[in-house]
Amino acid sequence: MEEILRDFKPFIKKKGLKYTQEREQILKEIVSIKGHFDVEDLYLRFKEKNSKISKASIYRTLPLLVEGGYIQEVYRQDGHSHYEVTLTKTPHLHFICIHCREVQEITDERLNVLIKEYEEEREYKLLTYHLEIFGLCKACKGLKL
Amino acid sequence: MEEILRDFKPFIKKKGLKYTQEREQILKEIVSIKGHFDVEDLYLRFKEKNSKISKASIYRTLPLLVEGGYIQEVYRQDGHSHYEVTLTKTPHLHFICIHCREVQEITDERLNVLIKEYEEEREYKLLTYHLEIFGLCKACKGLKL
DNA sequence: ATTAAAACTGAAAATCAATTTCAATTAGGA
DNA sequence: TCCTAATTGAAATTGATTTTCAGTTTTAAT
Repeated sequence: MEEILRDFKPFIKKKGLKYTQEREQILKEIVSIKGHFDVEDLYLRFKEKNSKISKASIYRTLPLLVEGGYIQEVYRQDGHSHYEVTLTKTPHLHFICIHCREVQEITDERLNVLIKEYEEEREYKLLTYHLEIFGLCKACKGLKL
Repeated sequence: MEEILRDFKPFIKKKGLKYTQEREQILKEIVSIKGHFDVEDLYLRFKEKNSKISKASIYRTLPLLVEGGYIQEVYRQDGHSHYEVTLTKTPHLHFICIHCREVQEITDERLNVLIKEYEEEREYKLLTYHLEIFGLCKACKGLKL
């Protein structure tokens, strides 16, 4: 946590932006979340603690955090984006059941190796990536849709 | 093309839906598109040939085609989804430059192998998947953002 | 071939995530 | 401290997608 905030201020300054309380609060709150979250989740958390951070600020800050590599947009469900903290360098794959909407995470270092390879081959600057697998989970597979 | 349509009717019927002209036309048109498309692209194609298929029908049909494995939602850009025909079993990875918005395709059989492995391990029924890699392309990497 | 019920369609209205506007506030260098 | 540009919250706007609904079409059963 401390290390993340220590890194965040220079990141913001280097971009010529201002280090505001709102930006810091948003990052702090996000780091304290285990698992996935969306804009509504974040907004409600602030509301509960009587912090009046607006959705506009959240929407404005999330892309910054993605760009800085602090969070990733991991999948899109019910018409909006879901994020998670980039804790490890291990990539997350998300298997999404189109019937029961369950989201399962799969982690596999081999994918990470592939992505790194693509990055070097094509001389990209990788910011983030996500792999979504859609289908029917074990439980829903037998049902007729 | 013929084979796809031959397969589509039973697919629709098995779901207890009706095989309508609109659904057939939409699938036919999509199969004739090389590369990516979005709802607007499709709509304009119908408009040009004086077919009065509505956007509502397109929006209603695309999820069916995804479910049937005929098309895939491959990435999301400018706030809306982009699709492509599932021609081969070779997965498409999309590298999206967040600066110039260029989309490059990478194909790699090794990823396909990984996905199949996950499917068998967890007893999923795979419908579709997509891997999006966000970052800066070779050309934009040097620019200060 | 008729018929009837249910599904489907186009057009318009509604929804809803995300972005933009704008006046007031705040950060941070001089 | 002062000044200016960046940022904020709230509200308005945008734009993709979904829903509504009255009229139309499909399809199974007569």
